[in-house]
Amino acid sequence: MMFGFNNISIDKKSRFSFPAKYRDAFVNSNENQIVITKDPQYPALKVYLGSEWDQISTKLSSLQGLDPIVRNLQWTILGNASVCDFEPNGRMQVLISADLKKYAQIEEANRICLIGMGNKFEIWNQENWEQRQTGGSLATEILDIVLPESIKDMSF
Amino acid sequence: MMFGFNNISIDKKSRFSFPAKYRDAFVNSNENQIVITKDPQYPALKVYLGSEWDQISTKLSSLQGLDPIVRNLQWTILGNASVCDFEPNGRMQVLISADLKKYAQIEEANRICLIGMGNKFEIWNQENWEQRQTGGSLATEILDIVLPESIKDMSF
DNA sequence: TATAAAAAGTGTTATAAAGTGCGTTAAAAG
DNA sequence: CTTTTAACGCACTTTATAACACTTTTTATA
Repeated sequence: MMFGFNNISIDKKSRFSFPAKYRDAFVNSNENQIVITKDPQYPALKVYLGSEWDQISTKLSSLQGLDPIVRNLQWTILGNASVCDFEPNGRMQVLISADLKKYAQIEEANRICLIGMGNKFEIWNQENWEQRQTGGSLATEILDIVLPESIKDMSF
Repeated sequence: MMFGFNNISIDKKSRFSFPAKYRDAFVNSNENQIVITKDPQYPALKVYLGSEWDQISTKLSSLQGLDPIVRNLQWTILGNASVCDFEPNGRMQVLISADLKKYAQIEEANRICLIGMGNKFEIWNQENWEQRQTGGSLATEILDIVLPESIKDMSF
């Protein structure tokens, strides 16, 4: 399990490295892929381990896509996922695409916030993260999603 | 499985190439055909691997065609399918017909959005895709489909 | 119906941009 | 002070795309 807040750098080619403290967790679970995608509710990114992603994506893509809410989630989460090869014993570097950087409002930034949430991470723009923490609301926030039965038991 | 957003070019002859990151997936599943057809709900195209298409088309064409919704789906999906030879080890190039380009509103465009949704792709006009992502509604959207039992368990 | 012209489709190459790998330096931790 | 980690810079590799040439098919016209 991986927890905690990290303020880390992104290089000119849009790569970041996971902090060394998470190495054991990655090595132990033998992960060789990392998946980054959009957070469906906030201008932030979700970072999944390959094994977690397999479960989530399989479940989500099997749902009835003719339902507009389901299809929107499929678009957001599946349609924006970026799968990266990952070496737990190497530099643990990951590339963030221009598109995802834009969504998380970290286009210009050379630093990001990487938040360990147990089985996944989130990536935030520093200012947005601080506003979240102090209770401020974000302009792009989506408040009124009505979930269909099929996804009520899923957690992303 | 193939995921993620790609903004790619179409050349003057209406061809596009799949991004190289998907090559392994195509090679591994030994695909030598790609099928492009209309999306039944939006001004977009669906792109299936040959093997996926065989399943979907077989299932869909076996359904009772007297139901108007089923018949409409058959017309849209089966009746507009374009089968292309495909070389996973080559350039992974695919031609889009003038008719399908028109449907997806990419007649004039020299760029398209190619969205990996796991076992299939979608092709969108950039503006339409952005409107979708930001929650805007498209004029051609169909909101009130009541699905017959026979297709409730299918996902296209 | 034959032929020419045009259009559509296929394939190759060159070049710029994007992505990857790795060594070095700087900073932090023990 | 030593060791580990993070950040930066540079060189190399791969990928995307535009330009071009050639082939096949379709259309128009004599």
